[in-house]
Amino acid sequence: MIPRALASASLKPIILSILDEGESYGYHLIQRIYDLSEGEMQWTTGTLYPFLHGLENEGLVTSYWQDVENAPRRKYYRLTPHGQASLVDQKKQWMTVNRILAKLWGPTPDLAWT
Amino acid sequence: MIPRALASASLKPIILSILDEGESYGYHLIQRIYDLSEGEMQWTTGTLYPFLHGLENEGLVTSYWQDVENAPRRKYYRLTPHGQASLVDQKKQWMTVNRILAKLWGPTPDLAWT
DNA sequence: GTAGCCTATGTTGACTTTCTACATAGGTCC
DNA sequence: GGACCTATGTAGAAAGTCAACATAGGCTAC
Repeated sequence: MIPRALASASLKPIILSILDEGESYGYHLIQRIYDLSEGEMQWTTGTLYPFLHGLENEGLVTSYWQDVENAPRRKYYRLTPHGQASLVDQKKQWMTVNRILAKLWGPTPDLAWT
Repeated sequence: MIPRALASASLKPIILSILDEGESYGYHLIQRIYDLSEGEMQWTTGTLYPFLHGLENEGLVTSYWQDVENAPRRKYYRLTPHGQASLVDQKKQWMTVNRILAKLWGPTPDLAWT
């Protein structure tokens, strides 16, 4: 299991990246992250829902309620332009840290991601 | 500047990696991290010293006081075998998260670091 | 028809972590 | 003596995280 601090640090870029692929909702995001990480990262609703509210307050995402047949309604989130700009920042910051670790752990891998 | 959560997540692997190269002390670690990150990561004594005490309590490092000529004495830290094992774990965890991000940000860079 | 489970969103209260500010102390430069 | 660098440390406030609880619709098995 990924330790808390590392999971927390990657939560924002992961969520913004998933939403960059298309809108999604909280419960689905929890499963998607679990699947992406092959079970190594497991968020609970008590952490994820307040976090999504935070992203909305920051203006990085917007939300709307969607009724679904034969299931409880969902609150869908989508990226705002501000959120897309933030995602670009997140990637840069992540690469900066990878460069630092590469200096310590060399040989330097290709971290271009461009 | 690297955001708090990301800096926090990378602090443990960075410190363990620096100590793996040879023993060091708190004040020096702060400068070393500042230099490695080219000013993007800036820790204060109020955060780093308690963190080092935590590493010591976890048994990942040991410390000893060293008198220095014409300067205040230093508390040197060195990795324990437990700390070296933890560093290996840290690397694995970091690569796991990089793999997750690579899935979202592809094309996949070479993250072998072996 | 009810018990158990899955989907779906949300809050609360306890706990842990982090940061700003402060405190101490030796040394050098001018 | 004043300013600044080296060096370690703590206290109190602020922020983040998590387990547990709450609500609610739907399905399956008995």
